[in-house]
Amino acid sequence: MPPAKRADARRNEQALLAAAATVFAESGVAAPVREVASRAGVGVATIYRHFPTRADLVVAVFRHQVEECVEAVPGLLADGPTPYDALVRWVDLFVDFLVTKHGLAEAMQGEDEAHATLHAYFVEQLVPACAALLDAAVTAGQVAPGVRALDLLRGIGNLSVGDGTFGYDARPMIDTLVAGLRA
Amino acid sequence: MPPAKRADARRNEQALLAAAATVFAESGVAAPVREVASRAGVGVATIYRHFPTRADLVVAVFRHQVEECVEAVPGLLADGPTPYDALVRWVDLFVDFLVTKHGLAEAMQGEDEAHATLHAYFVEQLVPACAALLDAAVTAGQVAPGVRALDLLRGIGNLSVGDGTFGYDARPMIDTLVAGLRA
DNA sequence: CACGATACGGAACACCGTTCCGTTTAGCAA
DNA sequence: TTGCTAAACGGAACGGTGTTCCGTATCGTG
Repeated sequence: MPPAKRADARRNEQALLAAAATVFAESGVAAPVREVASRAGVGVATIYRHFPTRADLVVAVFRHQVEECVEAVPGLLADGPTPYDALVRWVDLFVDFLVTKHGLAEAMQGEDEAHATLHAYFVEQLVPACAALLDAAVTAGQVAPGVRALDLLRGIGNLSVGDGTFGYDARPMIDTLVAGLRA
Repeated sequence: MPPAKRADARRNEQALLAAAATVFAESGVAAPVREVASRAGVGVATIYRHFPTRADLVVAVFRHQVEECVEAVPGLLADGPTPYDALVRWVDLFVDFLVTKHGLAEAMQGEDEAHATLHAYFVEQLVPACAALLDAAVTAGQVAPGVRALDLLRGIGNLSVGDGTFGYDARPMIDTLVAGLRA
């Protein structure tokens, strides 16, 4: 096992996470790296030392909320009158998360290598969660089979992009998409 | 009325349109400005002289195809067995257009000022076309009222983003969205 | 053919993510 | 306490964008 990190390194990592959370909330997830660095009172290199790529920083900032989404699934399936209701409520949860983090949906669907880590993390965590809900609804005969959780998740993410800009309202379209799943 | 443009200016404008069409097809709509300029054999400033912003260039390159989408509407409404069928086929047309122009959907939904012109042009041209189909389907009782053409159009554009990347397939989700419109 | 307005090309600027390198500092051992 | 070394740091530097500026070349006309 590698030696423990130095105290100042641990301190800076925490400062960076806090600063990134603030800056992301104020200026969006696409905020310049330099802004996060100066907010945390460190140099830019320190960011890259702790988070090899910008995606790793984003993942670290939002990890807790993603995990909440994943962990909400069993409860929803147990509480919801039907699996489809559980799916609908889970989608609401996910969309709330996406649209309140300005620019997160955009970052998730970036195609370049830099965003691949971010995309991979979201897929890894959320696809199984979404698949569980989808499978339950299909088994219950409420949703037509053949829809892949990956496509649904990505579709919801895509529909959330640009919510509120140019008069676009993502929610009705997401509701329509989910309605279209019905058997 | 302003004096006519010089011959070399007209020539360069055509060369730029041709070069941009080629480069956009090869490297996507987000290709560097310098690449278009060098392909056309002109300096970068010449691009900005003819097309004040990148969006103007993109609009100029795709204007014909957008117009084709708009002009297809009456024929589809006349031919289709039902208004809903016409809507489905029009969406197919639109999606074909979007996914074959790599990066166009991404560019359409950009939030910054630079893309505003591009977004405005698409909305201006396509919202009325989409609304005509939507209204006809609603009147025929095939589609539930209350869906705005703007939201539907933007939703389809968003769902088209990243088609084919990371295993995402946009078509099933667009089909699902359109299915969700049904009354 | 000469001249002025028009248009041009490429350097220059501002901003981005990322990397490099000389300097500082934490933690430990004497 | 002091000295040493590896870990960590900050900011300059690099490569890449979009956009603007300015001295130069060209077109079209009198």
